[in-house]
Amino acid sequence: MARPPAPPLDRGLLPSLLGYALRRTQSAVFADFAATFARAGETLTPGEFGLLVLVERNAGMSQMALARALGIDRSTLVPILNRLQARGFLLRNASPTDGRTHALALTPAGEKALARFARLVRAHEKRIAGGLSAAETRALIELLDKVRRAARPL
Amino acid sequence: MARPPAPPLDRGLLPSLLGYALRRTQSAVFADFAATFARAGETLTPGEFGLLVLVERNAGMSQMALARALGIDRSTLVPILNRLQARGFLLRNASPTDGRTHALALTPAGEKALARFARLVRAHEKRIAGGLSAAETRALIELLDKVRRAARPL
DNA sequence: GCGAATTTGTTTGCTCTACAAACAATATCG
DNA sequence: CGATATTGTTTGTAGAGCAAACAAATTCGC
Repeated sequence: MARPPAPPLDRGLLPSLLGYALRRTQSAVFADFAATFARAGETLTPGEFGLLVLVERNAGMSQMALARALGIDRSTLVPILNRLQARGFLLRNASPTDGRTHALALTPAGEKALARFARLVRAHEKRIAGGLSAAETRALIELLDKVRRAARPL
Repeated sequence: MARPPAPPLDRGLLPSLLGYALRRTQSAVFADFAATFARAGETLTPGEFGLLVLVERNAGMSQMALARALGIDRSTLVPILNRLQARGFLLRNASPTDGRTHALALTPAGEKALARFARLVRAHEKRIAGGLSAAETRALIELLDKVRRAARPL
């Protein structure tokens, strides 16, 4: 034999841990997301998709509000916005009411791209939730939200 | 009012997306994991914990086998092992049968630390799964595994 | 058995996420 | 108006992750 047939791996207590299942599933889902977009010749991360949706649905919001909505630091947001702006998807408009903030908005190209992206995301979602009924999927999302609310920092 | 009472955020289709719920939950669970360890004066990531468990339960395994088990590239593993080795938790022993590979093993200090870590992980798990019954938790893990198997890269 | 192909661990280079601290510009509070 | 807050940015640090190249060791093919 070329390789000894791979000794069965002992994962100890890991398979009983919710956090472990979450981490592995998240990793696989991320890979599927990336593969879905790559096959369509597009480039986008799940985080960027979420950001674009938030800006589209809440046009004029500030970077601070967006950072809070995304749960990341405002300094982390800067290079991400730079990239999306460089791709022509969004603009940092001057706010008419507050000279410190930027009023974020999608460009027409950004809107068009987002529509394309949303179609890919739906296909991706359909695949990863493939084995589950619609009711099961909703139940899973509900359980995940319950876990998220229970896991508060502190 | 100091701040206009925070306009209700429109998340569009995001709340119906499994991937979105997964990402947010994973992020909150990670934060809870870090906070649990920080409060106990320990420093460890979920990935490092998983690595230590795998090495403990499969003493002598190679870096390639470990990287495959973790689903990461072997070059990604190197700095992680370096750090854990520098902390005195594990050793890269010479393999008696294959001069290319390292036989990974925990040190006695590593075993002791892992026992401590496992207690913290159980407390963390208890909190994040707090709102769920034992049966619900098992069901959730099962659903997550189903999603993970459905999300294959390509 | 010996040369060719493969495997393993490492290094280097690159990208991305993420936070903290400091800073200038602007708003707001007293 | 002066002191304090907030916002966006820059810089520094740390970590995860992949790809490509490389030396050492093993295995394959003949």
